[in-house]
Amino acid sequence: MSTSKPFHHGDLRKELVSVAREVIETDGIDALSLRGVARQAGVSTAAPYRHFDSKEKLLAEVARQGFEDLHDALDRGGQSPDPFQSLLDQSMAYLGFAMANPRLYRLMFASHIDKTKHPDLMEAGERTFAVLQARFDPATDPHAAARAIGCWGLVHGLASLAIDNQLDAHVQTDGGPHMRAILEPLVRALMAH
Amino acid sequence: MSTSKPFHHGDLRKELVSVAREVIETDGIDALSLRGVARQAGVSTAAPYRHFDSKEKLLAEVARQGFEDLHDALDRGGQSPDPFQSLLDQSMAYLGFAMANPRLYRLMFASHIDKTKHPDLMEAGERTFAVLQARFDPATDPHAAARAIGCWGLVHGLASLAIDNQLDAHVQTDGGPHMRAILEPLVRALMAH
DNA sequence: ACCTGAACACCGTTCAAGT
DNA sequence: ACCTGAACACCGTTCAAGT
Repeated sequence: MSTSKPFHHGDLRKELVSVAREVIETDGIDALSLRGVARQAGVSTAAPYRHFDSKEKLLAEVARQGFEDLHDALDRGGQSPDPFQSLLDQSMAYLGFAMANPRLYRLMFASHIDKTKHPDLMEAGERTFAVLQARFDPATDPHAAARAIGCWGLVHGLASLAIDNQLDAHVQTDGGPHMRAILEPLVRALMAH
Repeated sequence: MSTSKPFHHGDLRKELVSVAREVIETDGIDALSLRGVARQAGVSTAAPYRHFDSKEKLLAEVARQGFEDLHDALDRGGQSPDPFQSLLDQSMAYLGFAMANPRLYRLMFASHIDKTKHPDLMEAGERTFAVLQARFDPATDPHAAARAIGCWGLVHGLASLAIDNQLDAHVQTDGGPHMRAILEPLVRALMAH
């Protein structure tokens, strides 16, 4: 009883982020309360405020980590020597991450968080986009910027629709061949000329 | 004092929806409380429950009306005789609606609402998608379904990114020529063969 | 049939006080 | 330096009671 509790060995901040991420992926963001997170971490209601200015700051940190994970997934997904195949694989990796972490992905693009108020989060998002951006070379392609944005919009849109079960009636959303068939002609167009 | 209040002539339901939509577009969805809506409508805290089972039901009705408006915007946007031009115009109309009603558009695709629990909302969403779907004829094109979904994903993704100010650093998001330049090659690919 | 008042079980956030 | 206890001003939802 007199010994300190086993978790958060002086690292309550880390513990809060970890609990929050778990709650989000399990029960959804609307089910997450800062008080509940504190409860699960075994601390008082006010304790989180020693580490985060607000609930939003905690959510922003969870989202930031999400972008880092997505960034890694994209890196791993684009290794084919064939540029077209590589971008297609990378797009599928993007969709795979979103579908494997639907509520985290939603949070990363959620309205709850004003990105301009969280520079770390914004930077993580930019770094992730940069992976797609690197696929298009402005030196040899005058439309490189437009293509990169088109690519991001496409995969983000399909990911969002799939996550929200908006496609259930129209397509097999388990990341299987149907999704690839949807992407193929569009990714090809992005690589044309 | 003995005469009834001027608004909601027995139509509190309509008044609640109208107030809710206003609050959402003005202050954002996180700022909307059912108690606040009741207050603005001049009724008691419990009154909305005579017309909606829950806050979520009210939000679902606002979202449903949003889909009807988007549906109309798409209808008006696709009148050109040239099929390619028509689909491009329609895509721009989609983006225009989202950017003119950002918080409403977010609500329409928000995680706050489980669409499977609100058949009216789901149906309105399907009817809107059907406008895009009608652009592709399964009788003459074996990939009609895939193209329609690709098109929806593309415009939805670009709309979402634009709304969340994710594109500010990379593109002019006022619906001007830049957005059109992004869409053009992809819409062309959707119409190919 | 439609609305109110009061209550219940929650929130996010603050702040003096403890160690 | 880090955490607690108690408080403030809110929530969504329910339910007996009023007209």
